[in-house]
Amino acid sequence: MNAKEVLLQHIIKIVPLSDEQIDYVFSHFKPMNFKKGQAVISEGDKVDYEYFVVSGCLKAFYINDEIKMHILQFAMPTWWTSDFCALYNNTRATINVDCITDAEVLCISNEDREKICREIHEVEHFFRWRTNRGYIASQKRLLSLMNNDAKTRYEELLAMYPQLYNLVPKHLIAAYLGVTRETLSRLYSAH
Amino acid sequence: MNAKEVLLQHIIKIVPLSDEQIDYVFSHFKPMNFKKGQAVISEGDKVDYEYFVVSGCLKAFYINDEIKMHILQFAMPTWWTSDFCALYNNTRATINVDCITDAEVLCISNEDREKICREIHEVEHFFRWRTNRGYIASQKRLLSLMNNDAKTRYEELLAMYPQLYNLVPKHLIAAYLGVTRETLSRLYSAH
DNA sequence: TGAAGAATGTGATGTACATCACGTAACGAT
DNA sequence: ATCGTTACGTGATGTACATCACATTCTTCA
Repeated sequence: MNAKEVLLQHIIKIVPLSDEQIDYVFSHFKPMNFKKGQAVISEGDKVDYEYFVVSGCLKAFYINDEIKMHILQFAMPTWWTSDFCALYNNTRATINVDCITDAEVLCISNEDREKICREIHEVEHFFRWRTNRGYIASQKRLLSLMNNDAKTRYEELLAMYPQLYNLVPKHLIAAYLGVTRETLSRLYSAH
Repeated sequence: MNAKEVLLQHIIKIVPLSDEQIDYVFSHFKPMNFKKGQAVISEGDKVDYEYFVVSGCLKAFYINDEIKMHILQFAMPTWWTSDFCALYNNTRATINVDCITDAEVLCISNEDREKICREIHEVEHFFRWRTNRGYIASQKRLLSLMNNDAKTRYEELLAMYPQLYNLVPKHLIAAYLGVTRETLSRLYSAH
């Protein structure tokens, strides 16, 4: 399945679009390829785009005191990522995005997203649906972080995304869970 | 300012609406009044509505093991609250919502929201904007929870919402920050 | 292919916070 | 006014996790 098919399958599952609309929407996306380890957004950058993952795996993360990293999101195929705060408020990036594996993405600028949302009601509906899902997922993660200990969160994560176990180095999983790599290592060696 | 004015000022700051549209949109909201302590949504309920706060203060919270409470959100005037997960997925509530003070709200059903979003493109845009803001706030809180200790989070919260200090009992602030009331008490007596 | 860096494991120790226990003060209903 | 309930403070102790230190294995690439 090529990039166009992946994106549009994802969209038309939510909203019906005519063939011309499909082509028109797709014409606002720009395909990009990144190598493993390559940066997509770096702290301090101007943020103009959001990214739809076609293949590969990205991470959105925050660096505290130039030392500690916390991962906001792993972005797998059909997920969207960016520094949404900087993108929507037109401020500089405080979040970094880079590639855990080689990745193929489709990017769309803030202006173009707003343009096609304005022009096609169904597209606006799609983006509302998408943000809504992200919001609900984020609230769930907040609760999990407050309610559960690290071991429970680790098991939750692997139950939800089993692919991560082999795809992503353990210290990144630790940075997502909000513990150190040492603690994570002890968690599963304890069982 | 009456309930209608509060709601519509809030909306037209984001999207322009004609006078007829304003009346039409408002006709889908139902005014409700709650007393301090009264429940709006209880765990296990069917969730049909979301709530726009006109005056007063609500909280959305989760109860763990029938013992520990964690607060997802304080809902102040012009904020929206509900169990969005249950509302959008049409499942039973896992989250509770109740009133910290007497409160005046406007509620709208899931069907009516989707209906006016379908009928009026600007309204769909408004709800996308609103959810987007919630999503960004939620991501910020996630990062703060992972990066900062309880004292820093306490200061952040009071800097952002100084009204909370006098309005909300301290044990609820603790439940929002994700610490026990004892720890919170020690945090500010230490300074 | 071999050397450097990245990822991982594991012990010793430190610390932020939870838990338990008990006290006092403020509030709300009869 | 008073009695029960809720809010709040504070000490003693326990615990999950961080930090530091060092060893081992796995990757990458010149």
